Amino acid sequence: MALITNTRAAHRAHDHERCRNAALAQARGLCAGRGVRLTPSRAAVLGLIWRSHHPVGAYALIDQLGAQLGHRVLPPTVYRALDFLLAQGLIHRIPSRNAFIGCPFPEVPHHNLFLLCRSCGGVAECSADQLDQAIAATAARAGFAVSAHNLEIEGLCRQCQ
Amino acid sequence: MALITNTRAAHRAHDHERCRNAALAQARGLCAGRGVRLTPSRAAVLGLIWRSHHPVGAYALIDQLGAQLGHRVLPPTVYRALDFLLAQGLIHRIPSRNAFIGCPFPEVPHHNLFLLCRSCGGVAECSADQLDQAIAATAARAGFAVSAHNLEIEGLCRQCQ
DNA sequence: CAGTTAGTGTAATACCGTTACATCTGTGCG
DNA sequence: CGCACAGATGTAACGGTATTACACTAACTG
Repeated sequence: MALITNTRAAHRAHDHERCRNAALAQARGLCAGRGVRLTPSRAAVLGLIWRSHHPVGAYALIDQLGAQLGHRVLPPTVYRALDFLLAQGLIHRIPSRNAFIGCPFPEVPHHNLFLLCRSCGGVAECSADQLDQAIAATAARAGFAVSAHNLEIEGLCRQCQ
Repeated sequence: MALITNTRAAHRAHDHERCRNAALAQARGLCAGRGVRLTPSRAAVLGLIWRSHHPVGAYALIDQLGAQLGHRVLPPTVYRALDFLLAQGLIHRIPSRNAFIGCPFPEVPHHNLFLLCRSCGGVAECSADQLDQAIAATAARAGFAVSAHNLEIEGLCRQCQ
């Protein structure tokens, strides 16, 4: 693989219901295959995260889940679902935003590389061999053994330029 | 420039007072040159951040500054100093840690690239042309105009391997 | 020396995330 | 069937991070 990205979907008008349904279906299959349970709460949180390609804060999810369920939801409910989804690679956390976003390719193990548009707020994810190699090479020159990395690129997407 | 890094200082035993004094002297010169004021509060916060090569949380700075001044310090005091130091490029914020660290080469405009050792907690900063180019190239392929980026690499430094 | 701007002090509040403990649900097994 | 167990959820309380708003002071400018 050279470059995988969902940048077209993330930053352009598109039939997002298809994105969302595809992501949920993929999550169900992936959890079934792994023998882990995508419970109703977890699926609900994943569905809320996939309402857009914008990162969502935990407390926004708390409010939205509460509205959806018709009763008050407390932080651990959502944080537990988030922990599960993170562990399964179904979502990512974006540290600079304290927010979460759906992973468009959860089947493939990968490092994190995000393109954050400062105009429309959309976030696309990429995976690029070339870049992973450059990171590994730079770290190696400093004698550093890499276990994970997170790269956030901020700027303007094609549509917002 | 190919690769600039303070990884040796950050991850090894060294005479850190020299690091610290050099950083403070450089900051004074830089502010004087730019016609901005490195006030006592700002210098105090910078000095506290440069006590080590470990990232420091804002509330730790609040406590330390309070102890140093002998009276209670409230969050905005420290956050304002941090904002100034960030704007001048004298420190960086490490999003994944909600913490701040001194910049070893504030004179040179650069993107952010950190090597975070998960054993000793030390953080080194790097600047690598090769990597910046790889990032620019990857973003360009997605039609994305980069204005800034932040890369956090987690793993083990040479000493902790 | 008056007007203006930059910097600081303080209180209150909002936002993000965790701990601790009780309860429930489903599953496997004697 | 009924028990034991592990996983999942409900709830209250709390801790860490960051911002807003407003009053006040110090330092430049004319």
